Amino acid sequence: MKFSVDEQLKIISRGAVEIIPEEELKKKLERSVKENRPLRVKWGADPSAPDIHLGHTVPLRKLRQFQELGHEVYFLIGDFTAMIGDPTGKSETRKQLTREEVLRNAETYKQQIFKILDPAKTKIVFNSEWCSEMKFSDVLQLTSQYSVARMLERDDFAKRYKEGRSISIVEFMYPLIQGYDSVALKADIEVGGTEQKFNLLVGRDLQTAYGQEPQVILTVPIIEGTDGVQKMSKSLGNYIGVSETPKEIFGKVMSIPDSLITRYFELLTDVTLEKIREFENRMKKGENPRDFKVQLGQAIVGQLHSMKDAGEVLTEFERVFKEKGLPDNIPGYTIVQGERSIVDIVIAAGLVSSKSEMRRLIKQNAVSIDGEKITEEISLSGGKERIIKIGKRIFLKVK
RNA sequence: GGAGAGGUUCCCGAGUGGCCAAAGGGGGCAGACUGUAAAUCUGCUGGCUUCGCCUUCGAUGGUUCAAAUCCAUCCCUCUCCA
Repeated sequence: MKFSVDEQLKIISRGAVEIIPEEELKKKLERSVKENRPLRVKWGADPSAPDIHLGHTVPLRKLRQFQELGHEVYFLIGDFTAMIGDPTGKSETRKQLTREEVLRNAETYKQQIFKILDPAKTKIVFNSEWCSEMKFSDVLQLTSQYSVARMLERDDFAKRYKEGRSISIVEFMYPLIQGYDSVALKADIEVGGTEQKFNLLVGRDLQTAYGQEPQVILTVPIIEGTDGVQKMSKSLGNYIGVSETPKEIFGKVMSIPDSLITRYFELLTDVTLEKIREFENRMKKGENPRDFKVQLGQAIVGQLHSMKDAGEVLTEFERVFKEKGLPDNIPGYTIVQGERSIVDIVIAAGLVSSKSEMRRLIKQNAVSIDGEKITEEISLSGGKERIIKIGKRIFLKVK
């Protein structure tokens, strides 16, 4: 092991909300250093939504740090649970996945998580491996380890119970399954978002019940989405996906509210805490937050793509938004013959969803041709190259 | 098993026979401003051959000159009692 226990603790603690209990982590690290044995760090993923966004990268980055410190990551895909499905929740009706879907989603996961994780130090495991082997008697034994009263300690259960809303029995099973996964993996540490705290703690209890040393749990914050208020999630549409293009990622970072800048720095980049404090002070003293947001965007794009991409996308961003210039790759459209209404052209190029929408945009002064605003629907003929600009971001080259 | 409540446009949520393409909020988009695709303010937000027409209010069928609104059947969600 190249790192001392204290160094490791410092790195592990950054951005963590809670480490329970801290002394046990220290003990585990000490033993790990002494015996030169890596710790087994677990993280559970739900295979029904394999689109990873920056919110997920907060725990993933934590895992990455563990890897850099020499530890092993067990990336657990909860396929068993997903194949059963979940009847709860009003909109979701979390749909059951078939074996094929699960495998396909797992592939998608791999492509995405290895933008953050080190493949050489990551073991991907499926909980169906042990869950589907369990007999009913094993399941009963598992359920006997926990009481209803203790289950009702969980925040959302308590709340729903009090409000008289329904709680299905399977829901009680999920924390138990998740906890049992830790038993099966002999996990030393489990990382999760703060909303996972209860489930993570169940893992500790179950490990003890099954005669193992309990895992240490480490919770990380749930990050706010680009709106700056609600948690980042795909369904709320305020997310930045790890597979998005450098341009999209950078643009979305630039659109976060100023108040989120330091938080993103802390949770999503390797910039040191001292440096972040310094940025904070400089902004307080009146330096333009925009400039720090640019740095943030650069760091994030660099991480998910490359520094080269980050540089290119910045150049283009400055050109398009600061100097009101043109981006690099403007889609083109060629008028085959005669005249065509600008509305039809834009629809044919697939840039606006409906003609009504386009007419509305024209009415709102959002459309210009070669820099000249247009006020009514006009027709263009081919031959000459022109640039149509709609709003701030949509461009079309027409010939 | 019994008794109720409800399913509305991207989301939440008003609307109980014509004035409803459907209040209000959220989100989204646009404009102004700016320090940026922050913040703030204003406007728009079903589609089309756009002074008019077409499709939409869980599904299907019916009553009516006229239905999101009334009736019937069905599907789904939720609550209470046991």
